[in-house]
Amino acid sequence: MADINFDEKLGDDETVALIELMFFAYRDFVSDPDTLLEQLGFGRAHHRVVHFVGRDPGMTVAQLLDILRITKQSLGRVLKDLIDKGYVFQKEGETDRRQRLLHLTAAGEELRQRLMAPQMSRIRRAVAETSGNGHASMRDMLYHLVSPENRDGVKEWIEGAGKPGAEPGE
Amino acid sequence: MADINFDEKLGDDETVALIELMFFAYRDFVSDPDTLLEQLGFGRAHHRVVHFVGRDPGMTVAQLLDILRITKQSLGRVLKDLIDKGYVFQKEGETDRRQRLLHLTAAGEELRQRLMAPQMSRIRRAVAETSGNGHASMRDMLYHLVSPENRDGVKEWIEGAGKPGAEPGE
DNA sequence: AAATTTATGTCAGCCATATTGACATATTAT
DNA sequence: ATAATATGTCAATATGGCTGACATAAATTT
Repeated sequence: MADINFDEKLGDDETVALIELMFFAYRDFVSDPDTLLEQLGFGRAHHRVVHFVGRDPGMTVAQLLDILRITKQSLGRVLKDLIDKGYVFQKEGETDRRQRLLHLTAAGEELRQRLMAPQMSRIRRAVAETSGNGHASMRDMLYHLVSPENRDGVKEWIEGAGKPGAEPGE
Repeated sequence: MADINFDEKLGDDETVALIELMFFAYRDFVSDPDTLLEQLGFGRAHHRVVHFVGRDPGMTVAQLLDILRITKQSLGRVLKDLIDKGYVFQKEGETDRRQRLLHLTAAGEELRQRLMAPQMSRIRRAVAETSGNGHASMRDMLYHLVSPENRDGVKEWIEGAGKPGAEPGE
């Protein structure tokens, strides 16, 4: 057989379509938790903190900053809100007492689940509605959209959150 | 054969992994054009306007608002910047003279291409690095992540930008 | 022990981008 | 004529980024 479609470059139109689908999909994807957040007086930044802290309890502030790629001043405000309202608490590191290890309270974990639920439904629905090996290639593709220098960190995080040393990015 | 994996729900861990990959992939995906935008004193909002206007020249302000899902006040500022700096111009509608149909200048089209180039490379690289029918299932999956009520609009846009009547959303 | 680096927090100010509400204008449709 | 539509604009406000500077406590290095 001839090498049709082997190593062939994706056409311009198809590539542009994927760029735009990333925009539309993400636009709707992040819209899910917004109603709930608004009721609580929180924004998307709060959501991210609650999510990632809940996924890897005991993470350090520095690890969270590396995931979110924001400055500590920006994080500081959001973190303060969440601590004041009783969703997050900090615990002095055992081996390194400079660290303020981050944890969710029970209310924080509940909030995390409530925020995550509609996104999980959306993902499951998309996988169910996509013919073929939707799940596996989705995972592969998204992973390869991550910048090469960040992939090791992302992989570790995805596979190993909850274990020590997990943090995406270099 | 037994119905293994048929209609089986995606596991929690895999679903959460996909949620997080959406975050990481999008984080890096949108980081591409930022350097260039910064040099020009523009932000991501300017990027979106340049992109969508370039894809469907002659679109109305209302159509653009529907795509971006922002208020006209927010759009107004960004649009004014782009018009003042010579990247976008408006043309009175022929059939409806209330409309200010949006177009890119030559400089605007060049900027659009420069902003798009790194994202196209990233998509192509991801497709090439993903085994299997990466492109098709990526497209399917992203499409199905879009909210059902927005899919018709998105589909029309993706397939028909440049033709009249294309606008994603309800 | 002293000096340096690290982890974190905080103050002050700035910028981009979103919001709502109100109002104005020109044009089209009823 | 009146009403509805497409667009623009003014003012005020909020979120969530940013930089720079400085402070503290703890760990590490010299």
